[in-house]
Amino acid sequence: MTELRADARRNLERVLDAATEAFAASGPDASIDDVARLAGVGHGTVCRRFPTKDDLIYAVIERHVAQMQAMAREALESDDPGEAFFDFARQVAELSMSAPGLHRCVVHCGDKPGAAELDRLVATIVSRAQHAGAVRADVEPVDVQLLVRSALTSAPAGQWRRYLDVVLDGLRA
Amino acid sequence: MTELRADARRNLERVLDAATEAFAASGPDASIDDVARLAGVGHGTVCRRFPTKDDLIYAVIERHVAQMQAMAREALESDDPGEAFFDFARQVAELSMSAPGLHRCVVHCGDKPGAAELDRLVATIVSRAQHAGAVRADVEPVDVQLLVRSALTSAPAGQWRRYLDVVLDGLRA
DNA sequence: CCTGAACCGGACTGAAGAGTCCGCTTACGT
DNA sequence: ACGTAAGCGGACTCTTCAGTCCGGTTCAGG
Repeated sequence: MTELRADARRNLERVLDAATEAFAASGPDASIDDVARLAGVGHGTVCRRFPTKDDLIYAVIERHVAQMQAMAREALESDDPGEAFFDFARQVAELSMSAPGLHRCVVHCGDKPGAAELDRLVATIVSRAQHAGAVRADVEPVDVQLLVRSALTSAPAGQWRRYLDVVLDGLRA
Repeated sequence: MTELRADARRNLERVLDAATEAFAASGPDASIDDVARLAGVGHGTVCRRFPTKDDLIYAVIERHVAQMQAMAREALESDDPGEAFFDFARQVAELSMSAPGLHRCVVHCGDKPGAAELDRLVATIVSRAQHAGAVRADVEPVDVQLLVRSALTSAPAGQWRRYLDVVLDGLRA
């Protein structure tokens, strides 16, 4: 069962590519039929491989989330917690906004497996920065995530860097 | 035609009340059937009076928008543009968040008649505050609106004041 | 090759929601 | 009090989309 037939694997990849394209373009609102059409396969083929639409979305953003985790781990190794936090925030933003549709998918999958781990890492980064006096103490780590995320989500195309600057400045101690 | 029959007027009011309740509870996603059920009238009655769901939503938030316009006009009369802006932001936030569902409706109706006028007023308030050196100059008035709005929208229940503080601090010059 | 298991596509189901229509009811002017 | 126009409600249509199912097809091992 772990081994897929050659044609199945081919289709699976086409579906994943198509899903990435579709979700990047339309966010989590892209329909399964859109994905199937883009992939050139039947709607049923998509649903068989990914019993739920969220499964498909999660498969698409898995790589994104993994990259963010890597960034977070790197940030935790810095010896300047303040700088590490702000750099990390900008890195993650850059990654997220390289595909805003996918960013919306990440938001949509708030509490999937990898996301929880990522949340834990981010919380540590924020706590360290707060402890070092670089980030104001009257916010929780989760607030930082939500604030940054909301700035990115609400910014008009191409303007997100300025929005991020405002929020990050507001977060400084 | 301008005069409604007594029962029609009664129903119209019940529909508006019900719609306010429903949209306040569920944001713009509340269905027309929800509203009709709450009002104790048929689905058709709602649709006849408000040919489009957006018409209904707009009727519900009209009062809200008017109140915000009043606040904006008051802010424009202050002789301290900086303080006027920050006070105005907090007032509007307080009003918006007294019914978060309605706030989401306001966002949903981005470009309805009254909203444009409100945007104009807000833009003036922000410009004045920037000119007075109270608000950073590297943002546009519309950015301020979006940033504040996004902070309010993304905050978990009851936490929005802290989120607003962060964004407003980030907006200071 | 040839066969059966894996796989495919698309027809189908079911839910949900917006907006329409028409036969019945009710208000209200005369 | 009565006739009629305004109004009512809910059944109906139309659309969209997620998820299921099965008859036909294709792969891959023997």
